Amino acid sequence: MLGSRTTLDWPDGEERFPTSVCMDCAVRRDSLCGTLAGEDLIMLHKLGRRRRLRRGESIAWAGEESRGCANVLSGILKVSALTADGREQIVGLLYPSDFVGQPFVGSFEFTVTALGDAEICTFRKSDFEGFLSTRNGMTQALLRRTFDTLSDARKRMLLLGRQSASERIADFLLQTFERIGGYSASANGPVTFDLPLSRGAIADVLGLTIETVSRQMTKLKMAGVIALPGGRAVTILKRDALRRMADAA
Amino acid sequence: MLGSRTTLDWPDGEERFPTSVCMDCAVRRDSLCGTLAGEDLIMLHKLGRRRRLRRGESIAWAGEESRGCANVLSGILKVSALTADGREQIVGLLYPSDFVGQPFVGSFEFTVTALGDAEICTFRKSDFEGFLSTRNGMTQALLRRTFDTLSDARKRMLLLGRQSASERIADFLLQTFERIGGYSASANGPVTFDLPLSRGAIADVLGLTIETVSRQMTKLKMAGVIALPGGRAVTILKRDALRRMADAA
DNA sequence: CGCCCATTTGATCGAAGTCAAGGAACGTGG
DNA sequence: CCACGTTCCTTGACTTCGATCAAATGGGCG
Repeated sequence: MLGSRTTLDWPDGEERFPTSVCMDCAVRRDSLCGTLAGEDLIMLHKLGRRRRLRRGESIAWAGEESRGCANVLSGILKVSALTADGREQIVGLLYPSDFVGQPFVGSFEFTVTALGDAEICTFRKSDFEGFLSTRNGMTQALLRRTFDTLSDARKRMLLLGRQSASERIADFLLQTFERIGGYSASANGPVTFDLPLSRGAIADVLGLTIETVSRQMTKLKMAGVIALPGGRAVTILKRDALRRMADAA
Repeated sequence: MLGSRTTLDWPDGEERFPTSVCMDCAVRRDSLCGTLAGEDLIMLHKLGRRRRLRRGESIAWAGEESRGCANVLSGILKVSALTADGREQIVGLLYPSDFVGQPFVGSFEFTVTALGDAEICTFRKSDFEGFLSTRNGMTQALLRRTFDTLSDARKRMLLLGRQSASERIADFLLQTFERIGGYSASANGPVTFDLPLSRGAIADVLGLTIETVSRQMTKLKMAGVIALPGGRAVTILKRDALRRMADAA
């Protein structure tokens, strides 16, 4: 949904062995740092610190005045906004290799929380800004990512403002499959994968309630469009039907 | 709502007189070009072309593969997304000095349309990319703007996903006032201004119908929170009441 | 003046929310 | 290994907010 594609595999060849720099990083290929090499990579590496997050833990600097930014190494995080009385809307999901934070901007008015255990590579905002300032290529890469994130947010605004519950669910299932499920052999064959989000989190992404999400999933199951083998697993049986439901009526 | 503040006044002093470059541009101070001076400004000026848009006219390059980008000089534009069956959601509003377009990104999946007559300063995307590539400061400035736009979109996702019709209207009135009305002498005194959007456009911004927008406005009028002097004019009588309604219940 | 448009108002309907209860899955400790 | 508690998910009954359908009102302009 946000930014570029996910890869959890290790890079091949000699990069596989841990070294003092980022050569053993699982997301090096796809993360923002992927634009760097040699000396630059070593310099950025010195500015970064790995950090583990437990399920439910929020990144401390989000919302505060002193802040940082980070790359997601593993796990999935949510970016969420809250109303004064506690209603929540998830405004973005962060997968491995995604970037979090807003260099050069004073405030960040959202909360970033790990949906499961996760690992991130954090930087002090000022350090990161200094680094970007002499690397136009990396600034450009971040700009490109940010435009992608913006387009994603805008598409979801259409979803939230104008689409029905069943359209939202269909869209979510397809999007999630494309993001984590990769591409199956046959373009329309059945595919099974685990949803990385609880029903509650799905509801918070789609602007619905848990009950509505559950009912819509049951409806899709009854219609033979999906199967629910148990746990968070989903099997998409009729991908084209789902696609038709996702846009239109 | 999007990006930086609006200024329609002319710059002071010698800049007031039209010259061959951008010295007479109404939005030079606040637009992205504001980061430029001297030689750079002249170079960018050579790449740009002014263009008038009539009310309802869409920017031709939006949605197409070959594209451009632009600064808004006057008027207000909408950025909108459509479902297959024609439902519309306005995902952004562009005021004078705002920037449109996504350099370094392949596709732009939204439509940009003038809400009234408008003027923009357009660039070929490739030209603009080339120009940015050697100006890290301007790339940074664009990045900053894009983060602001993203935060705005995310706040509106909370609005669309989790807030009631009355909260949406209250929020919209305050936001619009802050954007176009400027700040009044007394922080809480009554203020009058013209809404730059029709009821229909407001509905498309807020994910509601025309009728609901109208009814909510009437309700606010009856409650003595606002007055509707006629046309598109609104008077905010109890700004704090409106603020309270905008967030919470 | 009369037409065209935007807006308001009214009556009704339906999709999703709310409230409430029951069931399945999972981890922990006895 | 099982009993227990917790958390998540499903299902049911009812309510409500906003959408829809329809009509009336008002304002600007040729």
